[in-house]
Amino acid sequence: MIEAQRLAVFREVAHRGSFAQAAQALRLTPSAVSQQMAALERAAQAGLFERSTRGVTLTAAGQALLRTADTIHGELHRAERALARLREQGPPSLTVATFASAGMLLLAPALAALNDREDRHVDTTVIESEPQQALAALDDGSADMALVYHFHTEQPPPSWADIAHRYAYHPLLRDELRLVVPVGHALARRSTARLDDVADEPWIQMWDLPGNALDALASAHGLRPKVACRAGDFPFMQALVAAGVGIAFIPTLAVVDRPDTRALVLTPTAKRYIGAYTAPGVPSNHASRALLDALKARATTVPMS
Amino acid sequence: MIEAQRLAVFREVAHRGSFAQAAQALRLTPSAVSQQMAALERAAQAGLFERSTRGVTLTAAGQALLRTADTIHGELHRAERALARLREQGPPSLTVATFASAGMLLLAPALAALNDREDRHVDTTVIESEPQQALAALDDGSADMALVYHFHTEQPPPSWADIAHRYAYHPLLRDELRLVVPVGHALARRSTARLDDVADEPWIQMWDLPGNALDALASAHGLRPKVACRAGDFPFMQALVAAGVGIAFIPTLAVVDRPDTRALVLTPTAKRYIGAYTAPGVPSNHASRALLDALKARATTVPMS
DNA sequence: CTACTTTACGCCTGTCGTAAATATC
DNA sequence: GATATTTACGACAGGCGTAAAGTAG
Repeated sequence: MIEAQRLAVFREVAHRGSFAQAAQALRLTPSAVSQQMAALERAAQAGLFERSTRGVTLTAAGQALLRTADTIHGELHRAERALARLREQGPPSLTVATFASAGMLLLAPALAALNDREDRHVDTTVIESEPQQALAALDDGSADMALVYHFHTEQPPPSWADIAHRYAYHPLLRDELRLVVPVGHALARRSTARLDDVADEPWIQMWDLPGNALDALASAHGLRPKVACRAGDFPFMQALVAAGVGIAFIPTLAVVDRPDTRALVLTPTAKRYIGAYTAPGVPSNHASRALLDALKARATTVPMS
Repeated sequence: MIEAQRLAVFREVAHRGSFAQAAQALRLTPSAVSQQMAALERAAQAGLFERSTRGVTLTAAGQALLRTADTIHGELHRAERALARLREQGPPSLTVATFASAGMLLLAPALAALNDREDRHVDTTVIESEPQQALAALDDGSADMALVYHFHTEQPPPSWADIAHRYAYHPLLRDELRLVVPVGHALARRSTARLDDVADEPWIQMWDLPGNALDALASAHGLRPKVACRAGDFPFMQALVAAGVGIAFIPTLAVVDRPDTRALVLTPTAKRYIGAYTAPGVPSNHASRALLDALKARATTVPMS
């Protein structure tokens, strides 16, 4: 009964929060959007919006339908990209969104192993992005696979539930957080440290850490750390540490070997979990399965220095 | 560019293998279907069919698009069901497809534990079905979760790749195959047995065992067993064993305690893996996550007699 | 008054069916 | 010749825009 065509309009309305803005984005008149949504509500036999003169908000039924609309939008987008690539007569092709350290340590070697065998060659486009953006790319249909990390538990954090539950998750690897300090630091000659040891020092944190893991970790210990600054990637954070701006917590796999910093084991250990989300989409049959196998194989042999 | 509406027609064509039959199923004329598919091929900028006078077959591009069409169809169907249930103002509701023994030993206790707490009450519809049909129900949008089993490896068998790769998989439990013989059997007083011991006896097998696990197991040992008959569920198989029709291999959790049969441990052991597939759909946010947690909790305490 | 949604109505695009043509087994 | 797909063409439904009305801040 529900026509998929209308869901594209519905999705635009839901994301913009107003019929008028959605109409403008879709190059339609507000009238057309209103009629479409009225028809959709009839088909769904449920009210989808709370109307007001300052736009609309979704009802519970509307929020439920939005997830469906998002999924369908992503699938269509992915299908179009897949058809475009297939038209070029090239080898099977994938787009993978990954954060930097997994790209270097997992994805690149996995691709190398995969492409050694001519029959399993996979033409891969890589988008470097942090987990939040990687999942958004997956959701939007711009990527077929997303390599992500998260803290605390093997299962992805609740804040991802809406998006993450729509895709298959494959655990790959886990590493630990290290406390990185400059060589001149009081702790630099020790090999382990506790959170309390640096409670009063300025911390260098990451933008958009999934679930604000470090904040949660700190408050669980009753700490209110001073945040010296926030950076976008781990190597930059480590450079800031070397410059004496503050201390930082960096996952083992992202720590680079620099003479001007030391990486200390944290007790109790805080683990980081790395995994892959795969989209249900078009190229999954061969290429994404092959790549996933290669990633798993690589994950078992990655050096945990 | 690709209009989702046409994919419903495309899907019907792909499954029926002919424009004419699809037209009949959709209550359209072959002409309309032909025009729709011509428009779809223009939008996709790719040939989707190999035409012949005995129907059509899909090209590579067509097969790719079919997966997208199936996913979208399932999502729409699931959304409609979810909206219908939400309209009744009832508690969150799920439909779960399960095979019989998991229904009794896992699902029922998990639901009982879940519904004890009033705030986590979940209204559940159960469809009893073997793994193949359970996945089909998931794919079709008729179910939100599927409890399935498979053999050999923790990962689902390759024959499920097309369907299973589109959903998140959650391992739950594993048990072992037992060799079930009648009390009068030569082996009845032993506690363990090997495949070779029953190489020459008639076997009672299951319809649609995932991946024909037993056939693979037998041929790996160089055996060509005689299949006495095939049954649809394990209790019936065991009854046939008691009646002297043949011997059977039945998973521990499905073996019932009867005085006229004996269950022998198999060496080397053949394991059965039980897990759940969850759909990305509408009600996943709360209900399916809660049920999954309850299933996992139950799986750790299930008796492995 | 402003910004948004809704309704009424006419136009127009797009889709369907009928009918005839074409092609293959 | 039977069955299936394709094309041409006319009819109809549905969606869009214009315009005007209604409404809340």
